[in-house]
Amino acid sequence: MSLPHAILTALLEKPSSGLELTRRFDKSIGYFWSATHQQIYRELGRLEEAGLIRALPSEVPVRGQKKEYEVLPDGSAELARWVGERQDPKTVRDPLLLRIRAAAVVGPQGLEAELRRHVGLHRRQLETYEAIEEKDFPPGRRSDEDRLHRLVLRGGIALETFWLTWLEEALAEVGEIALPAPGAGGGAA
Amino acid sequence: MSLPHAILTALLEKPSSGLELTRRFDKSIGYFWSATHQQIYRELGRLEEAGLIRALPSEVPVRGQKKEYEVLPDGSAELARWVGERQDPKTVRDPLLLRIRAAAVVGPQGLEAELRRHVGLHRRQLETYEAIEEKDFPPGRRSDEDRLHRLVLRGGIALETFWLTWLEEALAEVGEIALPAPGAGGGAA
DNA sequence: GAAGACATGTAAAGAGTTACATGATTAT
DNA sequence: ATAATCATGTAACTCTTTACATGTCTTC
Repeated sequence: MSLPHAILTALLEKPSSGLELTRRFDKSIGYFWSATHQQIYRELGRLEEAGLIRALPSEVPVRGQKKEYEVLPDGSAELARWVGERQDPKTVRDPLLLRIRAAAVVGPQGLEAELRRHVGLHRRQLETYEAIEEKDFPPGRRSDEDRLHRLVLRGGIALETFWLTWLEEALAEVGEIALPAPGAGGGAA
Repeated sequence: MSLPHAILTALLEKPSSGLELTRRFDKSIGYFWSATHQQIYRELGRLEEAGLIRALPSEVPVRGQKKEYEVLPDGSAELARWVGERQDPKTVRDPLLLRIRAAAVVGPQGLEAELRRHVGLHRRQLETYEAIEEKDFPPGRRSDEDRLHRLVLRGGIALETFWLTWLEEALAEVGEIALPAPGAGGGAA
């Protein structure tokens, strides 16, 4: 139940139309909560229905016409409530870790290349984050808002760093397993 | 599309009934791919339908009777294919990071307590992993299978460590923000 | 006026969660 | 025999993903 709150946050930061939100979810907000335009439009409808946001009146609200939304007081209140809500971390579901475990029973064919590919992806993401940190958060006095935004970004940086470190270890292990004489290290198939 | 492969892996490690699988998904396998018994039973049905697994004949297969499954050659082949498949990491969706961002616009009320609670949860999980590492992977020669299992476990350990480190940083930031004179540091509501 | 970009949607299928239903076995 | 537990399953709902549909605006 986080998508509505992601949208409320984005709209409080800046009132936007559905497509503008979609674009923002492709960057900053999307770095820790991704969403497609279909999800966003549906959720905007629900939030409006629930009285948490409203469409700015001005334009004629017909299909194909831009429709901007802003957050109503009830929306802010709901978001504030949610910030302090008790909510356990999601159970882990990581396909890559699962694939390692699968490789332990059917052999690691193809796994090494895939690990290397992931290294590249995480490296690129880390570079993106680091560029943002340098650009948006130069050293010096920071507002509370800046500090929290930076905190989130540093979470992303630490997460990517974790992956890169672990992937290096994984490549070392898988590399050694792939080495032994052909026919010895293979799987059950 | 990882649940079927998680089940294939578990069944290759040891043929099991639905409930036995459920129990195993509550521990080892569940540490990186969780699933409920409803998901498992549904998926067992699909996998059997697809000819990737089969129920061991012996028992009468009526409701309330234990039914054990084993993996067929097609199932092993599918799993081996999947191990090397090209598959991008899932886009990040983390409610806690999102809540920090929300706190930047509506204020951090209640957030500090929630962060502390998460510290406790991650600390406990880390202890669980470390106990497993000590018990199942003592120093010394290890089989390929053991090495891969340990690699997965070390991923879990590093992930929990990341969270604990980041949460500490987060508590420091949120603590400093909560300090200023009442009425000054609050949100928009 | 045709093409391409902008903007908002609908439909359907896959995946996960929560609540409930039912039969079999075991212990008291 | 009754209750508790084991074991398998159904149903309904929510969230996410993918593909498609439709209308408007701008530009050449």
